[in-house]
Amino acid sequence: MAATEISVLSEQFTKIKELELMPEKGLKEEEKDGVCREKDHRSPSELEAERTSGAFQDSVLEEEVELVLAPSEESEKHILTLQTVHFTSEAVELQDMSLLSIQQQEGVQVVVQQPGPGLLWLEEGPRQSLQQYAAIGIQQELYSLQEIEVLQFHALEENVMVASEDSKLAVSLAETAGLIKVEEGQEKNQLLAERTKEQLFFVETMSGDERSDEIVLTVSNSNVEEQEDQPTAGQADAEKARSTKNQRKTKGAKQTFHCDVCMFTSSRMSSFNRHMKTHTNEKPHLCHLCLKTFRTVTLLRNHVNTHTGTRPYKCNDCNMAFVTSGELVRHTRYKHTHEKPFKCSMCKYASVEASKLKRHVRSHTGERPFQCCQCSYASRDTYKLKRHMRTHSGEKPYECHICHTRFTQSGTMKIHILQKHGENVPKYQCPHCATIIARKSDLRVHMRNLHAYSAAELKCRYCPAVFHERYALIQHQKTHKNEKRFKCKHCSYACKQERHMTAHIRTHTGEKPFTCLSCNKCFRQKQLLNAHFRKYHDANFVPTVYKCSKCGKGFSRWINLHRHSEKCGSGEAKSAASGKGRRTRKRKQTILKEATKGQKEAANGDEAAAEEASTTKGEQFPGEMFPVACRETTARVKEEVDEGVTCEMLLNMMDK
DNA sequence: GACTGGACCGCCCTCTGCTGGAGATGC
DNA sequence: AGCATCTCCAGCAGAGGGCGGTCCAGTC
Repeated sequence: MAATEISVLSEQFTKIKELELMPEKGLKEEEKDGVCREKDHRSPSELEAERTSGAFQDSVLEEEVELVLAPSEESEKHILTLQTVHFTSEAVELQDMSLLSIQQQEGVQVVVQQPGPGLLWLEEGPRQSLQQYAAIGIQQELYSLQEIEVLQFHALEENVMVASEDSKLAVSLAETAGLIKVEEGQEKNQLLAERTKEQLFFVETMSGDERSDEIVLTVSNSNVEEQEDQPTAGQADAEKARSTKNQRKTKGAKQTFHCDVCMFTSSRMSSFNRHMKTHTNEKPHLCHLCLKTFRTVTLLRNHVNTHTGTRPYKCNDCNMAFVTSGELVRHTRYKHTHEKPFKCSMCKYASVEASKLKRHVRSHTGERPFQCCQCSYASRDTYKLKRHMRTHSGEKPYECHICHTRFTQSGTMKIHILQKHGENVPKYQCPHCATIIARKSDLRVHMRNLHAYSAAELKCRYCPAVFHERYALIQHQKTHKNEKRFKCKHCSYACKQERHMTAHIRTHTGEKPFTCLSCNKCFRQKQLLNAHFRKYHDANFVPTVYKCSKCGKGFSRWINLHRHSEKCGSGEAKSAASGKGRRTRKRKQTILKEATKGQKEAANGDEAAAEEASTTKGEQFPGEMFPVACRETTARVKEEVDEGVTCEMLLNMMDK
């Protein structure tokens, strides 16, 4: 019989990387020792991406592997057909499973390194009994059943001498209830294979009906506490593994040692024995500084070096030094050679470390394995979950050393210090306008709000112009700001507001739509009617009187008192006129507006309105109380106001 | 047994970008 | 005065780089 040479499952990236560099090897290796092998030579990143993107899943689900075994010594022909079937995720929690292998111990050895057409090993072993085993060792990383959910295959043999009489192998990993079910018509029909701690499954073949061509594989749990014929995990497994039963000699001269706990094999006894120690808890080497124990002296020495700060591996290109050579190699790749062996098959990303590629691939697949226990958030790596948890705890570990404001993230604090306490604070100038914004992200918002193309037409409020950019619309509308858009058809009067024009038109039409209900007197504007009503018909109305401190004369309006005081020499209201206080200014503005309003009416020829307006605040003043100079001033005021001159400016004019 | 290097997990950091509240400003 | 809009700002998440440390298998 051919020598056993089963690919070790754990040699993942190393081997695959080599293959990746040698694509010419092809998928199908030449048969060795009478064994036909097919390997998938895709790189790990390709495998990862393919499985997670669904393409791999498709291939798994659609393809049926049919392998024709190379003739053995007896020139027998074996055909194995693999089929895949969906497992419901709740049925079998196999999210972490990545590597599937089946080892049928007695009859045919099958190692499926990946559920697909490319990775199948068949190997004939010594026939011992009808009871046959297959083990499905499922390891992490390559086979996420969260998405793929594969597991059914039928192994068909034709004329398999070693496996019994012309039998067919059928392995059915049924999807129901998280169990893997044996095919019908068997003496035993075990429902086993729940997920184990080691994620290891045994598939036990049972002899089928003698008349049947099928040999049925029962998949059972490797959690041997549930298996009478299997020792418990850990120490017991190791003891079993050490048994000579596991150190079988194949037909060739070469001896291969198989671990029954995992898929490890080695041609060297020393390696095998060392490996078996990994299945025990034996850690005889104690660190006297922290009492931590290690399996080997090398591990202990590296650990002690972390205590002592001893870093024997120094970088030739910089002054960094490391405890282990592996760290130095990684550092060199990161900092100096920039070699990135782990390439994403879905984008241009490449990384120095496999774990980084694995993390990156999640950004394609959307996988979020780290679930927050307090909300629905789930992250793609542990750090983000940890950072997220601060939103629940309220923790703010970062403090500004200047103002002691605390922040949840260091980056936020950094921006804060830069913007609040920095000297040469960077600003971001909008490329489309003069706006300068403190933060780049806010500039982006600005661009989006003001400069983004709008498919819908943005219409000007004042004219028919339309725009597709908000900023252009705003700029355009500003051109209308001081525009006297409303022009009188009967005279040269123009104004900015429609309501002003409406009132003005009445000076031409003579219309007076506001009638006093008490005396039937009519007015062109509502406010004139209101003033009239207050003055003549409201008993509670108390007019404000501005009295001259020198002569005692009263005025209904401050502005009139002001003018009077200039003649009288009392200086009344002068201080107020020149006052800078906010309330004083506001009062002056109010008064001035009233005066302006009344004088506007006068300028428009409405003497009645002017009279009303001029007397709203106090005792009645005859029209002649407005001196010519004042009339001229008010006429000028009217024009100035329409021209946008501020009340402050008008007050200054009045003061002069 | 020692050395070596790959694999893996974990931690921390930076950069980036989006979001929504607050206050300022304009209409 | 009220509303709409804009900028400032902190909060928060996505993505990725780099290193510390441990474990393990191949090799000498």
